[in-house]
Amino acid sequence: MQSTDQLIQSVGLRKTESRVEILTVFLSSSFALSEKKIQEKVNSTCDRATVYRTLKSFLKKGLIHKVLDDSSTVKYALCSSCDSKNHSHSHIHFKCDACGETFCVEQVNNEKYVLPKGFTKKETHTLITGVCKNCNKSFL
Amino acid sequence: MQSTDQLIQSVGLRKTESRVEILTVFLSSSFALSEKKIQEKVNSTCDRATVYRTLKSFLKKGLIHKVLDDSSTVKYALCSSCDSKNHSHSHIHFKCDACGETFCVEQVNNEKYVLPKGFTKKETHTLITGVCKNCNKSFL
DNA sequence: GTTTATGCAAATTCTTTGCAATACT
DNA sequence: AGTATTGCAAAGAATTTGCATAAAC
Repeated sequence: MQSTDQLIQSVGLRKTESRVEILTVFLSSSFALSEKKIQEKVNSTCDRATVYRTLKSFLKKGLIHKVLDDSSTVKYALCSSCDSKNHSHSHIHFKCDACGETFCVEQVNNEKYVLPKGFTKKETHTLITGVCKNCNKSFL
Repeated sequence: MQSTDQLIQSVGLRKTESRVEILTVFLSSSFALSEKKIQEKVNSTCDRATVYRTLKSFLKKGLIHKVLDDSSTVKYALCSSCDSKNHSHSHIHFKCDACGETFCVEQVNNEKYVLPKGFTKKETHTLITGVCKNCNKSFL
């Protein structure tokens, strides 16, 4: 098992307090996070700008990926299923309409979308909305 | 064929200049639009707030749907394939990394994603990124 | 004549950027 | 030492809201 420190340095980034903290937050979260949520969960205070810049570095290094959202806020999640060598370019997420959280869903079937001629595909993002397990319980 | 006026009134909205104009913009656009793009395409000037409010009304009435985006801007597109009675809750869009436009893709295969137990599904949004036909031409 | 929609201005939220100070290797 | 990263403050987008006026039915 890799420590956060090792993980950060393994992708060629300098190990700084903010990066370690933010990565820790991701590691301990089961759902996608916005900058705001990260800010709330980080122990020490770190600047908004730093969070945004850290997210960009992590993104570029493939530690995290963007999670599509139907609001105007971008969310991010750890690239847990894909390592640095084998980066998955298909992500499925589930957003709960009740609690608002977005979960990464284990990739079930690698979908084959047929695109019109001339179009070339790079990544596929899928967002399924509905009600999550936990919130469904409330309706019983 | 329905006119914009009829379409607006058929969903129970008052026919106003802004609404007619904005709906016309949607009808003549082959890709998803942000508020900014709508503003640019509308003939008469109408206020930003009005555009946002109109988008919300159209959304609620099922005339348009949200299009997921990996930026922090929300886009919208006409619900062309679904009528008011039979509203499709699965949308597939293609976003071109080169020109930045987002196209609605004809739904090919309705994917069956297997969700974990306890989760209930409502809508499925898919965004495929890549390069569109037109931009691919530039590389020849 | 009511009710609903608009415009304007202001406020919020989200995100980015320049620059000097600081931390990392 | 040299380079990358941070904090701060300010700017820039995107989106929302209150309220008086105007338009729709």
